[in-house]
Amino acid sequence: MFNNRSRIKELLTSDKTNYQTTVMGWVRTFRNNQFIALNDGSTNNNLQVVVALGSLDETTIKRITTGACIKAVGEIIPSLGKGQKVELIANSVEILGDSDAEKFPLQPKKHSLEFLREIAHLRFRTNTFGAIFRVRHALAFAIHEFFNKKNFVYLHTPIITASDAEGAGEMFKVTTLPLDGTAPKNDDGSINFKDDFFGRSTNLTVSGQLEGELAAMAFSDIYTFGPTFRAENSNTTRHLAEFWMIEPEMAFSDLEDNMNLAEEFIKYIIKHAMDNNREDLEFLAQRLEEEEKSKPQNERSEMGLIEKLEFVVNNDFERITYTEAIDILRESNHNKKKKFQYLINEWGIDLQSEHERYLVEKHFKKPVILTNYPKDIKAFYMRQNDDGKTVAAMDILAPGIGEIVGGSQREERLDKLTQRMNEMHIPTEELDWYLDTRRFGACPHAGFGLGFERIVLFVTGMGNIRDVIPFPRYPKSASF
RNA sequence: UCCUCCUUAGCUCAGUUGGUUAGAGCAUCUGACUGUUAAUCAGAGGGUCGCCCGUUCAAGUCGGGCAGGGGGAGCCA
Repeated sequence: MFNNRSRIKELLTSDKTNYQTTVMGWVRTFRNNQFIALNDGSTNNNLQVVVALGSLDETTIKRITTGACIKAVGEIIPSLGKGQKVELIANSVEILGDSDAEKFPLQPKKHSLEFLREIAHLRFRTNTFGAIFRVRHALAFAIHEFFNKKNFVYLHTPIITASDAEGAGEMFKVTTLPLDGTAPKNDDGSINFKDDFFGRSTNLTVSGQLEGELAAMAFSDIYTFGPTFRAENSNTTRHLAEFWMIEPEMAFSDLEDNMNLAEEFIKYIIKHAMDNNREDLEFLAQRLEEEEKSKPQNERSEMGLIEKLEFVVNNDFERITYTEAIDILRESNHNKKKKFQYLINEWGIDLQSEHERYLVEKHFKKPVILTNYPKDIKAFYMRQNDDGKTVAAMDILAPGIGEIVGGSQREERLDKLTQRMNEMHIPTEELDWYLDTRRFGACPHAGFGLGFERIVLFVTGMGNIRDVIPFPRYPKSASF
């Protein structure tokens, strides 16, 4: 057997000393021809491997460079130096993989996030990205744990979809037809997909919600957690062309049940990360604090990262209706002094991100759930309220990020749903399968979508969504 | 897609009103030192100043175009 190594995290957290062990990992720094800071990704903390002077031949010493992969066998002892509790006195060091110091781009110094994004295949080996992706893992695990405990069924909705009528965004086409202009055409010049792989036009999914609703009409409670694709030309710090989305769908639920679940869910996964990835979060908190120092005073956040997360876990989200939000915004000094770029004067307009930020960061200073939006600015499947003007929608807005959840109680009444689809020019024939849920045993139900990377952004305190997914895809960029 | 800022060594950045041979710190290499914590000390190498066109006796510096990147907006999760 090759691998009988100890994990560095276990060595560093145990009080045991004076025993032989084997470690493997990547060299972060090599100081004084004696001290190797070794990292194996199990924690951000390095194990100090001590090489006694003269104990290794000159060629091996030269090959211990930043980025090299090594195996060290030796004894764990209480450290003779300051800065770490234990260290490993190496009896032998074996180079598993060389790393040319002149070419390896990571140096024992600070790099900009922009530079690291260009070498995303190597950035896992930095403290910041090590912490981010361990936290990302913890959040993903907690999501499954949360829903499993609540007896939700994890449903895999299709990634290739035939429906393009959901209106959630621009879609990527999926085809095996030739792209050189020789693809078969209809009389009107459009592509004829009859001879395409699926015999019809297909796309990458923009949402698993409609399929999720089908399953909720059998299992009561389901959730999806998978990749989602939007071909929007969005160049922002909070949009990706490929991202992961969590979409629970619950039968026998109304808007309030929906809000309760979403709030409990967000608190649960944040708490899981705080309980299990404390060190990583503390590292990220420190990183954020240093980054904030370079900002002007008025742009700095009032709370540190850990404080902010604790605050979210321990306090109720503010719940207000769209109408109440409009009143607050209209009466705000900010609006009266015309500090908004888009001034609030009438009911019915869509809120701009400056308005959302004002509500969340200035007025309430906590996550806000906005409900009952005007029906004209929301999707066709949202349940119409009795006032005839609004729908049972809810958005959760998080400080620093904006919309993190979008959800609604679904319109379960067939006549109301088809009427709304007609008004919005959504072809009912194409979604006939969806309408069957309303024909056969319909019930009040609700659900929401949560952008996974947005919650990872929030929990890690990072500023750009491209830094919380391993290999980001966005306009003009699909490297690796 | 729109607005705005940026692009100089491997990285992070200086570079004055256009003017000789474009600098620093870190990294790398060579040597010294050896219980170091992003080790330290001495020395060396390293540049198509993003690309193209223009203005000028002269362009890293001024103007135009293109490309790439950052921030903001829209679309949204």
